[in-house]
Amino acid sequence: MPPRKPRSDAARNREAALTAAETLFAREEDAARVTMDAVAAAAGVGKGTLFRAFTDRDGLILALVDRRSDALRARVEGDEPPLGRAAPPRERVVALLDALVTFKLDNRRLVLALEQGGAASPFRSPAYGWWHGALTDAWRELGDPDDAPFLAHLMLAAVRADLIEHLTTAEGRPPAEIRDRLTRYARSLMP
Amino acid sequence: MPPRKPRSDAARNREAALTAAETLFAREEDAARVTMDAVAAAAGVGKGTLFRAFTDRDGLILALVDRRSDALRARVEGDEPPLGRAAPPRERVVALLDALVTFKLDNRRLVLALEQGGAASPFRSPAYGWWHGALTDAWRELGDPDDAPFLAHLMLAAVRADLIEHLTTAEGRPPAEIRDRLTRYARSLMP
DNA sequence: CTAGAATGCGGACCGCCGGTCCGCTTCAAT
DNA sequence: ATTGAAGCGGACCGGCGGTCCGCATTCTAG
Repeated sequence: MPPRKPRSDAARNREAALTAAETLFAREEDAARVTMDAVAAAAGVGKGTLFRAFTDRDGLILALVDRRSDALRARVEGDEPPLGRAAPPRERVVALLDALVTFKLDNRRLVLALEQGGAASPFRSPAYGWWHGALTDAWRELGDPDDAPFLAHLMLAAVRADLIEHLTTAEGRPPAEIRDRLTRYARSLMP
Repeated sequence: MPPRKPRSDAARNREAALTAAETLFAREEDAARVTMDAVAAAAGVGKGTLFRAFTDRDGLILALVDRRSDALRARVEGDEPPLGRAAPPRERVVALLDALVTFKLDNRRLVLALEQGGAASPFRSPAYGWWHGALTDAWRELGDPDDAPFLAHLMLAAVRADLIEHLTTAEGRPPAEIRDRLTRYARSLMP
């Protein structure tokens, strides 16, 4: 009983919804104001269809973010330096953090919508666990292995979407500065 | 035109609401499930009264947190070491971070409710600005003054309520361990 | 003490939103 | 062409934050 392939209209509608949602989230400053009704309308699709395809609001947002981060995830899971497992750990930690913050800078609105999404805390999400794992691995080769998971949490806390948003928008810091300071921050934590 | 003093019944109701809300937030795991109707009912007060006294949901939660943090704020604004301005900066940074995390550990549910509160990002709140200022001052005496505000943001990110909640509840780390690791973290960032 | 005005009270009510339901349509395997 | 399953869509539901306004309570001036 492998899941049978989706019907053609279902696939088409799913795509339409994703595209519409992408535009709406990009346009609207406050993610909470992008309603499911609005997405359905913009996609030219019924509301029921939307929920059938993505289960709930969080599911939709997650699908959007997933699509954007596929390429990045592949690079981290591969071997190639500087992000892959073959990279020397000092460089890898810095590269991971930089890739993460760059991704969030490029997808501010979307990630923001995800992180302040509904009930489930971001920490239980597969994405968080996955990043946490990658960072922990890298840190473990650098210092006290007991400390690695904790440090990984701290790195992820440093690039929380709403913090990044605040630094760029409210404080007007240019992305380059943020990336630079974070890099030096990571280095200063290394033994 | 100084604001005239509040009527006696108003004061009484305000107090009743705060007490009721405190209990409800303490009891309920998920802050979002504490409704304004529930608070009003538990306080034996009309809904309109609640909103008159606190403006909106965020206002109520903020009032709760404020009341709890008064004592702490006084210690930070005073001169006495280790939290006051007279303390040597190395110790002050550590003390501030430790006081903050201790406060959040002691008031998990409440602070959690506050930080994931409505629209306004936590960063614009007076409380965040105030802590950020105190930490920035301390850091400025330690290293590159240009870097101090950024470091202050990082410290605050490290003690975000939902992260603390995750570390204690999901990962089961004892408070003492968290405080200890954070202290060493702060020290390792100092020049 | 009284009387009038100011302030506050409370719960019915509103608008909005996420999510469900179900009769009807479309697809695709035969 | 047939047919049953998969999908569609929009009316509908429940619950929430927030408002409104006729009535009650408190304060103050005389």
